[in-house]
Amino acid sequence: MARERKFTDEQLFNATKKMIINDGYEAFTFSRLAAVLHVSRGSIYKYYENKDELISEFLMYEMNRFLHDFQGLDISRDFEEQVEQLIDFIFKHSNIHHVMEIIHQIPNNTTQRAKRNKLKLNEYHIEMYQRFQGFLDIGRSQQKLKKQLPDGIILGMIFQTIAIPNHFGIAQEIWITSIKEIICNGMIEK
Amino acid sequence: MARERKFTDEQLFNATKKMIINDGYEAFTFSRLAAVLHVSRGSIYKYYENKDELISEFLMYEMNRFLHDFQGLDISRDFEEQVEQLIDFIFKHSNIHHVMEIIHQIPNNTTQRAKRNKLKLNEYHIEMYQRFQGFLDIGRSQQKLKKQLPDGIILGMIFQTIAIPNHFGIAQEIWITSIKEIICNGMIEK
DNA sequence: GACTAAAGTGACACTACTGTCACTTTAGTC
DNA sequence: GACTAAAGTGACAGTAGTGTCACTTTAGTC
Repeated sequence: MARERKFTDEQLFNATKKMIINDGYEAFTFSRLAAVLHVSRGSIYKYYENKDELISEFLMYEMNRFLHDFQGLDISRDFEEQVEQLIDFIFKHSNIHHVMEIIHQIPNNTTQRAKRNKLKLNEYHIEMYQRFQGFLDIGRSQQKLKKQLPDGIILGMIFQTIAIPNHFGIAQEIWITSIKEIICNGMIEK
Repeated sequence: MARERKFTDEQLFNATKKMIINDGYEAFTFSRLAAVLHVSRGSIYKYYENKDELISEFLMYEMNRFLHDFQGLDISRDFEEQVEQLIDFIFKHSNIHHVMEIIHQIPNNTTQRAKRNKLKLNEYHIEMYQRFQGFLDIGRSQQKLKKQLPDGIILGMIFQTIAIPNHFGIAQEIWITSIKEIICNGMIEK
């Protein structure tokens, strides 16, 4: 009953992701996006009232994918194995960290839809932390984690590792193994 | 022989810093800066041809201060004490990390002066890494560091810790102590 | 008190983006 | 093949920034 679309949501979100990761939030414009998708600017406005709204929808899309993958993680094993698994998982989704920081760049004086998405994204963010929390609880119950270390720091530390810039081009495998080693047992020789 | 200036370099750099840290590189404009300094836009153009040039000068200023403070560090002691000292130092200068990332946002199609500053800043960045390297060398020579861990990862890890977001408002002292503990000895109970 | 030179101003032309809307195109319906 | 409704277009007005420059202001010099 209607004309065929020239671009899918997925194409739009992929183009958005590339643009934001390469050049940052501010460098993302409807003009540039339209050019990449080979359509006119006006057609994008058919679906999103403005940039904030589009980006908030993009973030929802990314977060949903992340949480869905997270469901698939096996959490029935030994704690050390789980740490392994968790860090591997985070590295596989290394961009999520970068992507989620964009939430804060969406201004508050924007459309209802964007505001609603912002709230929803904050809920998701908390949900994500709660899942990680569950993981920590297992470690605590197995007496595997140092008691004096607050959960927030352990979680923050694990999460932050994915953002360490690899200035010296160290091989992926050594990189991940080394980070696991430091987080679990530290850098000091015993 | 000339009229009195309405703003010092220091005032200008402080205003620049605030603006960039609060709202990011793109949100920084000559218009807003001029408003903060209570001068006209034109007067800033007397000193800087454009935004890239101004920001590159600002980064030089920050980096110089950082390296100067770094000189003051005592590197004659025991390795564990030095790690302590180093992490405290990094936390004291926690903004330098955020500030230095801005280098990459300065485009290449800009003025000679800005390009020269960009090169100089990259040299400084390497210099900074070399100083940290010296610190690692001591640890290596005292056999205190695990042999299999590449220097780049240890340095990256230490540096990255300052960017961990403190979502749960953990007290500064506990925060720093915990991070030292994880980096040195890990989170797993022995 | 005239002169100088740096400091500062504000109007001008230019650019790149935003959001809108009357219009055109097109796949499917009757 | 006329009709419909969603998809897409491109011209328009508006906004917020950039870089320039002839001009004004002012502290110090002679």
